Amino acid sequence: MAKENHTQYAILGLLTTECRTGYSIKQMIDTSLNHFWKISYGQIYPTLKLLVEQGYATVESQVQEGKPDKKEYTITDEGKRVLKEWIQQPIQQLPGEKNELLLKLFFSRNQDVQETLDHLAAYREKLTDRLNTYKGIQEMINTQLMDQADAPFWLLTLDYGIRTTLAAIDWCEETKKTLSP
Amino acid sequence: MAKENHTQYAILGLLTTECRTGYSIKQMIDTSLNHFWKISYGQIYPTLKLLVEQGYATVESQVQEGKPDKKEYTITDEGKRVLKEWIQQPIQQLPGEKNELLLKLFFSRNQDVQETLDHLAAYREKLTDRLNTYKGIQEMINTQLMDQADAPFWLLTLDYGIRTTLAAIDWCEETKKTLSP
DNA sequence: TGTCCCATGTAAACTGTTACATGATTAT
DNA sequence: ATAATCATGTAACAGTTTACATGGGACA
Repeated sequence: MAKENHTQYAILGLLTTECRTGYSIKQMIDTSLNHFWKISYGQIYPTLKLLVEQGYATVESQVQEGKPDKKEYTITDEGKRVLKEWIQQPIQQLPGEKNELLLKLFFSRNQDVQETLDHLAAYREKLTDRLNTYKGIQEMINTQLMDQADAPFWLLTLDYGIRTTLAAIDWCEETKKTLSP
Repeated sequence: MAKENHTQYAILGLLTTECRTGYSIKQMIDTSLNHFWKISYGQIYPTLKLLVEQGYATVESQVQEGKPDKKEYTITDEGKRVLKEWIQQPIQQLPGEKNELLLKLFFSRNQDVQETLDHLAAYREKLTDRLNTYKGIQEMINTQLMDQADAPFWLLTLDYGIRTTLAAIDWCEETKKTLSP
């Protein structure tokens, strides 16, 4: 497995949690990993297949009554080894975020101030929504999932999201003041 | 031009600044847009070609003595119109950053605490470097480029970078305390 | 009746990077 | 010498999203 393809490791990592099917992996990504890693079904299913081919996971088909068939994946010892190896690799680079608002703001000389302020207000609102989502997940982990061995680490990644989102909201307010006539 | 392809608009937008060649656009991106938008030559040159084909820019080849030929691009009125139209479009979604550190941290139950702390320290250092770069650019704009009409907006985007980076550095310190034995 | 949840998967399209190719000038 | 800066461009590859295809059960 290529050292650089983090998405494969992300899926392998999720197999160490309680996720065992493509569907539940997707759900976990959409809730808990959403603010720092997104993966679509188009990647998940082929990657699971690949992990099995490489011997990093095994599959078992479960025929369910009244529900569609389910494929349960289990990480192998070899899979655990390569996952750990990858986690230990130093981080190559800081995230290169693509931010549409900043891109537009960069060119906002070509636009009326009011329109820029509108963008800013809408962005602020989205950030607030996101913040509330994070706080909701935080609450949920604290009250329902603290027995999960991974929970403390999940809370740390959430805290990152909360802190940087708060900083972005502050920036929105300051920028509004700066631009207001 | 497709409404969604922001990279094309980024290049079109840069033609409204003093950038007129593929090379100088790349330089601008690597310095001033670096923290929220990255574009490689592999995109820049074909995109410039496309912009001309679509009538959003014009080219003029400049034969330079003692230097390689240069192609100077100029945005057209039609180009200005579509750029403005794009800037006014509401922002669809918040940035979906991919963060390798958070991904690894999420799975760090599978690793010794000391190794996680090492990752954290390295990350903190990278963030500090980035912060210093931002402050350097801020200083440079303030002292040398305040006559540029775009400068106030550039400073706002930089401020975003500085604030969120500071928040991330704070998080590193708090997380270190939390994880330390 | 319709929509959401469960559940899996593929193909085409799109986006973006990397490596390569060329070549002159200027500074160390 | 040799490295850096100026300057343009393409081809192959890698990564990712989107739309499509299928189909049962639960719930309103």
